[in-house]
This record gives sequence, structure tokens and C-alpha cells, in this order.
Amino acid sequence: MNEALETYIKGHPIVTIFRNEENLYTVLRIKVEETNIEFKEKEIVVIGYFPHVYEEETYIFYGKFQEHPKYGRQFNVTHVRKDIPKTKQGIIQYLSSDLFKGIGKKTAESIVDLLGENAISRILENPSLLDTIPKLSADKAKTIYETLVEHQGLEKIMIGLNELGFGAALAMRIFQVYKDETLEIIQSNPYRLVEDVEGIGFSRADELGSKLGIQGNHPDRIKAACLYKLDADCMQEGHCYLEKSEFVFSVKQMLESTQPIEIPLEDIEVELLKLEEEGKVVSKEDRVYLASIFYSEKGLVNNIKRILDQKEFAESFPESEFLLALGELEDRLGIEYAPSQREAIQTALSSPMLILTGGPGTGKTTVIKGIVELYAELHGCSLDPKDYKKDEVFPFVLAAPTGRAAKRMTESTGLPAVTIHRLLGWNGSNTFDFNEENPIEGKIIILDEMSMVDIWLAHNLFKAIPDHVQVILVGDEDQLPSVGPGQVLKDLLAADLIPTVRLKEIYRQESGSTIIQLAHSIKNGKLPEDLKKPQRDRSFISCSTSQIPEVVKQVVGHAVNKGYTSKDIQVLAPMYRGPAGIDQLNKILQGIFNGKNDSDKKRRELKFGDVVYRVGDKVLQLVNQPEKNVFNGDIGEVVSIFFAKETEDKTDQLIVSFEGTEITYTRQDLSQITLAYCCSIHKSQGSEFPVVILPMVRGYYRMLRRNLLYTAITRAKDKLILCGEEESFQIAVNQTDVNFRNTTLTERLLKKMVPIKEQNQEVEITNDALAISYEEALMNTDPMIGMGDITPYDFMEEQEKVNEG
DNA sequence: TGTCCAAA
Repeated sequence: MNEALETYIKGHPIVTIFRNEENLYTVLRIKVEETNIEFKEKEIVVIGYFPHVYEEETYIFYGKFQEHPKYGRQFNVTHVRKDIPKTKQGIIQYLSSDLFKGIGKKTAESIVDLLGENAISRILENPSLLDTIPKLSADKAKTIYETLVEHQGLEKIMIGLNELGFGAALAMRIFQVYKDETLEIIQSNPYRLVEDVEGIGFSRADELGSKLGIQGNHPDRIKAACLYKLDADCMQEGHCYLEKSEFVFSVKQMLESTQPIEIPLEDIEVELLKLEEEGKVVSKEDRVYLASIFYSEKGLVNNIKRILDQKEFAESFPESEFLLALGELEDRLGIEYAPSQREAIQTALSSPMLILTGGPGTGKTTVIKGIVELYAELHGCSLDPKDYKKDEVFPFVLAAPTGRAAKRMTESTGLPAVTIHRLLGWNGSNTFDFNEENPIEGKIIILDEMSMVDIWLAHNLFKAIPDHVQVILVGDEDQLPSVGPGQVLKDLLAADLIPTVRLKEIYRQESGSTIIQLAHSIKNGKLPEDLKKPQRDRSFISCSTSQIPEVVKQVVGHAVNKGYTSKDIQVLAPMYRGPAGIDQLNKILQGIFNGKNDSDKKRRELKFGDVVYRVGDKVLQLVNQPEKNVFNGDIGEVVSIFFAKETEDKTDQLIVSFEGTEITYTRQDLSQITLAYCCSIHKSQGSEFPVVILPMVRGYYRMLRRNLLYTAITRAKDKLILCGEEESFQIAVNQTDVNFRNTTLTERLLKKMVPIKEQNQEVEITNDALAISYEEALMNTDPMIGMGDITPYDFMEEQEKVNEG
């Protein structure tokens, strides 16, 4: 990074507005002394990750301006550097400041007189120079040296890290973790970086290790390899555990791939055992878990049991009262709930927990609406938060894993909904304000898009759910799995211990939709025979990867001639790169929908990187802006462009309208949006479009998967145009094991909750919804879920252990 | 090879 070219603000802190000591996230107000950009304010708020800063010191903050929706203009700092005074006057002022206790102006002057303008670095190099200063006591000399070391320490560490080959950003992250001990720790065991610092992998640490002479089967090297491999495989593949023998072997390969030494398997097993003793991994039978994931699975199971064990909801109101209220609601909303939807609402209101699942268009949203309305009716409480006094708890808690899903919940229910992170009070370093000791408040908790929740978040969520609440989990198990490890919704359904209602009928499409038939067929692993035959609502165009741009161009051109606009048509693709990738298709599509022709030479456009934005462009928001009600995944349209000379702030501005909500972007914010004529299937999750154009070709080879195809197809409301090779569709349908995730959640739930059944004896369980035998439970388990060869005997053994403990 | 959350 070239600091000379970066925007900086030099100044000293006036007040610390916020500081998270755990990860050093800091919000400061500073007094501006100097900057290399046009900026006239005397003060500015800077945010970033800083070491401890002192009001007496001057710092140079490198970064860029940003507009915070609530707190206004602020400077987002990438790295900070201390300003070491260079002039005689500056050094005298510095040394005589309050920072150096007992040092006055006279002493400071004599130091600078004797040691010159680089007095500070000379003292740091050789503290005995201070002995030469007349009338300076040993005590004061010591104070000066120690204060200097303390305050210049960061500089030294940064330089040290630089010499080890770390750039500014990574160096700061390392410093955040180790603080003053940074260099000592890295010198003695560079492999600790793998564990402690995000963004440093095994190979990086191993290079460092080699330089420092740590090689071969050194325990630190092996341990780091184990932890890295376990973490990387779980995070990348979504596993909650790895098979031990395979795992140990892959670690061996990794260790041997860079050094010509054979590492015995036993050595790896020894270190793995040590890691277990240190509490970093958990090994059970032939499975190896990261400790955090192991305890997440376990904790989630305990908390689900705790919530399911609540019996108080079963008879909270008579059925007649429910039916009466339901009838009134149907009249009021002018709809009629289908039997399965009624069942869902009733179960939700009379059980501690419900899973509501079903594909797109099956009416999950309508059911959620029904649940909250009827809850309010039957419990005689208001749905308006304003009707509640300060100390009264609003009973309805609605949350979802993404900002956009939460926004949709708000739109469909009229109730406040937040992201799960916000609900739990995420504080930036993987911990939450709300937990078992400080649970969230509410009476009924509804969680949407549960398929996107990973095992770790699910655990943190459930442990913060208090007793005496009802929990409703909503989601579609066939959609893309969570980013993080686990497949919580799928596993909970497989265990079949939580009351579940599956919505199957489609209400959204007209009857006879062949798109839904196609989706069903793909969900079940088959391509229909009529895939390539034109249907009323879908068609198929055969072509290869290289033909995709031309085919998409023609199809879209045709649609535009028929009167469709860019709002109606969405092209979906699985990946960004390549000739049929999203980037390439967006360029072509922009040309069709919003191209530049001779007649509008004066058309306004703003160039940003490779992209030229024009008024009328369809764009996609990439980050959440909750205060502005715009979220990651929202699609909008560029409505106007203003050039720097026309605006008050003298910056280029681009205005985007998201269904009426207008947002202004300056150049710095433009990385928050991208062209959206074509977007990734992942990003499209949770949206629907009248017309979907879906290429599926060999060029997407690595991404061809059944749930991806299913997700893409189910985005189409009216028309679906498939293009590509039938073979690629077939490959996608067949690819299910790539998504296979090793988890033991289902198994744990069954162990914990299915009581031991005496031979041929009926199980007595008071709650009917929970009445289920092992055999039934195991039958219900999808073989894909990863139960392995579990027999009822396995459960008994574990149950006995639990009883003993 | 693609995807999430965010502090006054």
C-alpha cells in the first residue's frame, strides 16, 4: 500500500465515543490538524480498530469518508500511525506534555538541545543517552524511557511485523490479538497465528516457522496443521465433524507436502490428543469436532429439549374459541386458510414449538400472519408496540438470519422484525449480549428462513430463548444450506421430535403451473421427460457454454419486444467468472436494457471500475443499511446521477430507488452496489421474479448442484426459460452428495429425547406431539443426513451414561 | 465456487 496516495487525517483524540476492548473497535472524535484532502471541519468522528490512543498524542488516520445513516459523516480508518514530532518545537511540546510525568519544558529543551531532532528514536535505541542530560534524575530518565516505549511500542511492533512479511491490515489484526507481546509470541511459536488470527492459514505460518527453524514433526507444527485442516474443512464443506482416520491422513499429507520429511501418523494422533486435552477439539469414537461446534450441537439439543418440555400451552384455550377467532380473521382478511394452514396455526398456538416448512408459494407467510393475529386475539394483547408501556414486554419477537428476510417479515405482518444477530445483541467479537443469563424478552418467537441458520448461530439463539415462550421455526429445507457448518433445519426435521407442519399445496401460481411440477420433480431427483418441450410457462433452448451470451441476448431481446422490462426479467447464474458468468452477462444485458445509442449521447453515466452506471440501470445492494431500510440482496433502479460540480458536497452522486426508497451513493459507496440484470442464484434466494432466464451449462461445472437448480427454478413466478445442455441439468440434479454435511444433531436429539423403550411396550409420553418410537424416528431419518449405522442399542447405552451422570 | 451477520 502506498501511504503517500492515501487519504489521511492527522489529529488528536478529543473523546472516545465507543470502544470494544475485546476487538478494539473504536469510535473517536478527533480534532483535525492536517489532511491531504479538501476538508474544512475542525472535528470529525473516526471509526476503526485501534490500539489504545491518548489524547496527548497526534495520530495520522488513513482511510476514507463514509456517511453513517444515523451519525452522519465519519472517517472509516484502515490503519493508523502515530505522528512522531519531527521539529525541535514539536518534540519539546511532546516531552513536556502531561504524558511524561514530572518533565517540564526546561528538561525537554535540554534533551532536544543535546540529542537533536531525532532525540526520540535515539533514546529508544539507547536509553543510557539520557544519563548525559544534566540535572535529570535516574527516576525521571526511567519515566521518559518507559513512557516512550509504551507509546512507541506499536510502531516497533508494526515494523517488526512488516519485516516478517505482513502488510498493514494483517499486522493490525495480529496486534489486536497479541498486543504488546506480539513479536515475542510470533518468534516463539508462529503457528499460534493459525489459531488466533483470522486470515492466516497454515501455509503462511509454516513459512514463518521454517524461517525460524521449526520444522518436520515439531509439535507446534503438527497441532497447527490439525486445527487449520479441521477448521478449513468444516467451514468450507459445512461439516460439523470429520472422520478421524481420513482427517489424520489428510493432515499428514499437508505436513509432508511442503517439507521432504515423513511424519508418522502416530505423531499426529499424539498431538490431536493434546489438542483435546487443551479443549480445542473434541474427539468421539471416530469423529473429530472443533470444540465450538461440538458444544453448539450439544447445547442446541439441550435448549430444544428445555423448550419442548414446556407443557403449559397445550390447553391454553378451547378449540371452539380458536375456530371462532380463526373464522373472524378469515372474514377480516378476506381469505380462507387451507386445512394444512389451519393446522399450522393451531399447532403453533398450542405447542411450545412448531416447524413450519414448505416450498415457495405454499403460504408460509400467510400462516405467520395468521399466527400473530390469532395469538393477539386469543391472548387479548395488542399488535402495536406503541400500546405497550416502557416496562411492558412486547410479546412478539420476529427475526431472520438476513436483513432482507427480516424486512419481508415486517412487510407481511406489520410487526417489527430484526436480524438474529441484532436480536441477540451481536457485539463484534463472536459474542452476544443476550444469552442464557440474559435472555431475550417475549412470548412468541417466530424465526424465518431457518435453512440459512448454521449450528453455531442456532445454539447462540436457542440459549438466549427464555422459558415460557413459544417458538416457531419457518423455512424450506430444499433451499441452499447455511454458509456456516451444519444443516440445522434439515436435521431438526429428520429427528421428527418437534411438531411439524409441511405445507405442500401451491397457492401462488395458477393451477397447472409446470414450473412447480418441474421444481417438484427436481427436488425428487428426476428431470421430467418433457424438459425440452415448450410448455405454457416454460421453455428450453439447447446451447453450449460459449453460446450462452448470444442466446441470452436473443431471448431477452425477444422479451423486450414483447413489452417486458428489466424489472420483470431476471437472469440467474451460479458464478461470476467465465464466458457465461454473471459479469459477462451483465455487460451484455446492460447493452440491451439500457444501452447507449446515438440519440442519447448526452445520457448521464458514471464510471466506477469496470462498470458504467447509467440512469435506468437495475442494481443490486450488497450490504445492509437497516436505518435506510435497504438490505443486502435488494434490487433497485438508478434514478439520477449528479456530477461533482453540481452537488453541494462537490462529489459525484448516484441516486438509486428501491421500491420508492431513494438512496444516495457517493463514489466511496459505489462498491455497495452492482449491476443486477443477472445475479447469482445465491443472492436471488428470498426473491421472486415474473420471468426467470436460467442458463445451465458445462462452464458452471463446479457449481452444478440439485439445491442450487431447485432454488433458481423456484424464483420464477410466471415464466421460466432454461438454456444450456440437458446433460448439465442432469448433472445438477444428480449432485447431492457434494452438499453432504457430516452432522450429529439428529442423532443427539434422538438420544436425548427418545426415552428408552422396553421391548414390545408402548411408550407413554404425555405430549402427543412428541409421541414417537425409535423405529419411527429412525425411519423418518433421511439417509442423507448422516446418521450412520445407529441402532436403538446405541441410544440405550448413551441414555444409561446420562442417567449415571 | 458461492454465501451471512455488525458495535455509539
